[in-house]
Amino acid sequence: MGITTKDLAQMCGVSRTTVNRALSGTGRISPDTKERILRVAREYDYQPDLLARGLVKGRTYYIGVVVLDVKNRYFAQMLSTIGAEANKQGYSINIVLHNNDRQMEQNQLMKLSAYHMDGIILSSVNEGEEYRRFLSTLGMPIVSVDNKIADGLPFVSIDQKKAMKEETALVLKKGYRKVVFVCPPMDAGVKENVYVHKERLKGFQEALQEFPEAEAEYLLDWSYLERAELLAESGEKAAFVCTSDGFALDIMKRLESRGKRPPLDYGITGFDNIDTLDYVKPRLSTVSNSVDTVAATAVGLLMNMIEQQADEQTEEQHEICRILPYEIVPGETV
Amino acid sequence: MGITTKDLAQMCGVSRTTVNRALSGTGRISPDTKERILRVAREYDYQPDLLARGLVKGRTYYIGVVVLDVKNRYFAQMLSTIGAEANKQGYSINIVLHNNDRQMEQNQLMKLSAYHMDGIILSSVNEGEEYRRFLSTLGMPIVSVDNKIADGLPFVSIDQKKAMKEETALVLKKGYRKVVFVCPPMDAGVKENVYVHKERLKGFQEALQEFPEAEAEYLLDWSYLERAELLAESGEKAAFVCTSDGFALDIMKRLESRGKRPPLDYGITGFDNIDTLDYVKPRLSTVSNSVDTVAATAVGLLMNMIEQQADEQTEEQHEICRILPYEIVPGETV
DNA sequence: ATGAAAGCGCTAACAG
DNA sequence: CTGTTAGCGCTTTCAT
Repeated sequence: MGITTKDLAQMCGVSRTTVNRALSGTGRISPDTKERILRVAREYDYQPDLLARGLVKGRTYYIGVVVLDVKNRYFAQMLSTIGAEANKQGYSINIVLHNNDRQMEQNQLMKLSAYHMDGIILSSVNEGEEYRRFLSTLGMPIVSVDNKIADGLPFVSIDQKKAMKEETALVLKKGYRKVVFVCPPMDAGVKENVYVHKERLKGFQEALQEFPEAEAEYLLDWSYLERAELLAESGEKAAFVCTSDGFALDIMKRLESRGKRPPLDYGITGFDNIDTLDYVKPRLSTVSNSVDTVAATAVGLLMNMIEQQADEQTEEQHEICRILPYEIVPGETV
Repeated sequence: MGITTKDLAQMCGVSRTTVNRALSGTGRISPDTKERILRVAREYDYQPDLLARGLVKGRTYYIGVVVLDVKNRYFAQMLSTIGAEANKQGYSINIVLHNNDRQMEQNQLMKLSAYHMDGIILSSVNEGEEYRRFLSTLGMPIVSVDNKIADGLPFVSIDQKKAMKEETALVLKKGYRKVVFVCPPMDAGVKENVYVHKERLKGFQEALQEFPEAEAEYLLDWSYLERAELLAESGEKAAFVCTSDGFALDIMKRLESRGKRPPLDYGITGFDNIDTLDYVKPRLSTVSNSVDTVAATAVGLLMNMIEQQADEQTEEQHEICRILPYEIVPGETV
């Protein structure tokens, strides 16, 4: 659309190389011509064509971010931080949503690769060795978050298992005899990567082992609301341990309509500590996923990988797996 | 990273042109060679370089979306719909956040332009004729949403003024003598585009004129929480008419801690109908911004503009301004 | 039916 | 200090 270096060269009566030197500030060039070129460039509002530059330099200073969905509070928060961190380092981000569609995720990644993104931050629905190979064919640095894809792939997350274990133990210590693990996404375990959920399940079960007198129940599909209602009305006071704040909120809402409120009639805990909780009474007991830290760490890690790949000199792989601390967030629902 | 058409040409013992014909399916080519080339391409997993293609074709099949912030429920919803609609039409979206920073918005737009986005959907913090000229220098179709920038620029939104007028009238009909207009962003009116807020203010005032006995008050800066508290404790029962659900929720939370609840102690209404409201009691009375419709309409409009620009034949500008219907969402807080 | 050649706009190696 | 040349990977006339 705009003016090109060729035009500038013509206008200033110099070669394109000289124009380039003036604009980039590299190489020897006389102050006069430089000054003159820059003035003309400014006057005609020259803007470099980033596609062309990307093509020749092999770098776009863009990082692609592939996540489930932007309506999800958790991802929204993450994207916000990733964007801010990336900007600080002179990168822009290209956000892409896969909506839990495995094929869509692959397509989007291929497209990002074809657009020469310098790196990728990925919360994947895919997993396994084969997928890892696919990712490596893309030829760009990739950091995965939350959902582990395969060993050896850079990965950032909190310690999901430990977090859930601690949270569950907290519930059990309160004296609940019956604990219900709520995790509808597990339903799709065959079709999707449910690594985080499986980890949380493990944590739940580990905690349970230390309380042999407790009885566990599992709601692992999307009928969880109906089943939670039945459980709540069965008389026995139960605690719902949910793998996401959203599920907890939905259960609370449902049971509220039946006149039941925590912690009197039942106990309930969430996961993630999304900011919606600020407005809901009673305050949901949950655990913070430290999303900002995860996001910032992922960006930092990715930047290292990008720089390293650019330098190409050092072959040493830094630590590629970062497990970050979580935080128990006490509430009033248990 | 991967294989190029040059490589393919060499492998198949043909020219790059022929390879191109096979891959693009255009032009005459013998079925045999075509078949052969495609097989090799698949075998080596050829992926076209989209930067290069974009450079030569002048089209990237990307649209840029520039909004305030992805943490905002309203924008999250909008982005989700825009992404889905764009995908349907074979486009990807590139989401960029400006965080209410006018300069940032300009920079991001220039960058998007330099990357040859085919079009832009923009919720701007800038406004005025000068900015419109800036936008036109970018040389790509732009549709603005929510915040009107200047006359003549394609624009999609609900009728903010009418919506607020109707909502306010509803409140006044309930018998409130004192109504408080809450709109902290107005504070930045000099620095930011607050078109939507101004429209809503107008609607509020128009409604007020029909109820001469009512008294109005205005909270137009970020001290609104403290001042709302003072008002609530002044004895007189007031109704807070907020320009965003978030402000309403924050006021409710604040006053709740003072033992005051709507609609008994005060009235309150929001705007946007964000999904957080599903979890908050009592149900906030609000008005739906029809975000999905706005988003879909904006994408449709932009697509038309892109096609039109590509064809270049037709000079007729279609209707460029679309004002969509809103919806009053009754609640329990007024 | 196929190929040669030019060009998108930018950068970089090598001369002078 | 400046210019020439070649090339990134793809598309697109224009010949053959």
